[in-house]
Amino acid sequence: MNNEKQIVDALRKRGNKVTPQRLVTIEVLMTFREQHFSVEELFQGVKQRNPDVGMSTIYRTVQILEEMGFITKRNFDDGFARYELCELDEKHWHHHLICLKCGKVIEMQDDFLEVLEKEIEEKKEFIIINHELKVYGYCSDCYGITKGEQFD
Amino acid sequence: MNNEKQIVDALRKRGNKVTPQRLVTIEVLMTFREQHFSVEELFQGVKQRNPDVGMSTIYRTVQILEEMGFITKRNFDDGFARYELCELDEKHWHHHLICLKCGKVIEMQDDFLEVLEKEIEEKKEFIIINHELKVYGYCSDCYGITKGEQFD
DNA sequence: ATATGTGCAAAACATTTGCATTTCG
DNA sequence: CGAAATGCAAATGTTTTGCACATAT
Repeated sequence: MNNEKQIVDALRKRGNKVTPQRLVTIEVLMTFREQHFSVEELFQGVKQRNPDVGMSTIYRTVQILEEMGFITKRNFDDGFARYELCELDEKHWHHHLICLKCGKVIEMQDDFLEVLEKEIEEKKEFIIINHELKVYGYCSDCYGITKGEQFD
Repeated sequence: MNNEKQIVDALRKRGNKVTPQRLVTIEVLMTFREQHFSVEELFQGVKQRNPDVGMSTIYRTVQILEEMGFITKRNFDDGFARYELCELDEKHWHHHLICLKCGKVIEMQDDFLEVLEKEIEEKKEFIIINHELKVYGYCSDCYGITKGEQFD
């Protein structure tokens, strides 16, 4: 997991400026550790600490941070883009179990896909940089509730 | 793979009406067999055969067809929702290799994930209905082009 | 000094909705 | 007939952009 200083240094190295607005944005970002946050949510957090920051500044900063690889865009079909902090030191990513009933997103660490990756690289002549697995179904809470029902 | 008649019958059974607009929409849909189409693209195809159909009608029909399970929404981060025809008779879905350079989407059939699914159902107490795997990297064309370069 | 970033309001964009009218069953 | 569907235009909601001004390096 990256810390604030790493991001700030990387910004400077890239020729980007480190403004107060960006500092606060990064600060708030760090408090989102395990969460999937939307730009709106980030904006609200930033506004609490500095009410004069504009929405578009947040959008622009998020775009840069994504280009730099510090955050990754995710899509959970809830109307807006969500992001999460990347863990650059880990080779493999976690995956998501998404409940079709309540929408809960459960994270899951896994390295099973390494075998599959090798196969793909050989068979398909494709160089793999990253992968993303979403598993849709029913979480234990919702399974309990719907026990006995038909799932469609 | 479903045919037009199956869809039409299912619509009637559900209490939906089979209008000329919907018939054309389904017709065009069938020509999209292997493609990932956007609502806009579907709309253009429909308009060619019946210029008086409105965009919102297409949106509404797509929504119904998705609820019915004939098409599935996909997100390739290109600005709009994409859909593809479901193959209801196949238990497992195909996955997507997405080229980070040219954006090409390569399909891949696979059943490796069955082992992983079992593990998830046990460990996480999660009932799996479906899963979706996206693999990001560089396709053979783009790998050729960028050979020797740094991938960032 | 100058490239870069900012805030604001306006634009762009896909998607949804309200409503009067039409059509399928 | 009556429920459902249609087309249009307007509304929605997120994200982007143009621009004049401000600021980091």
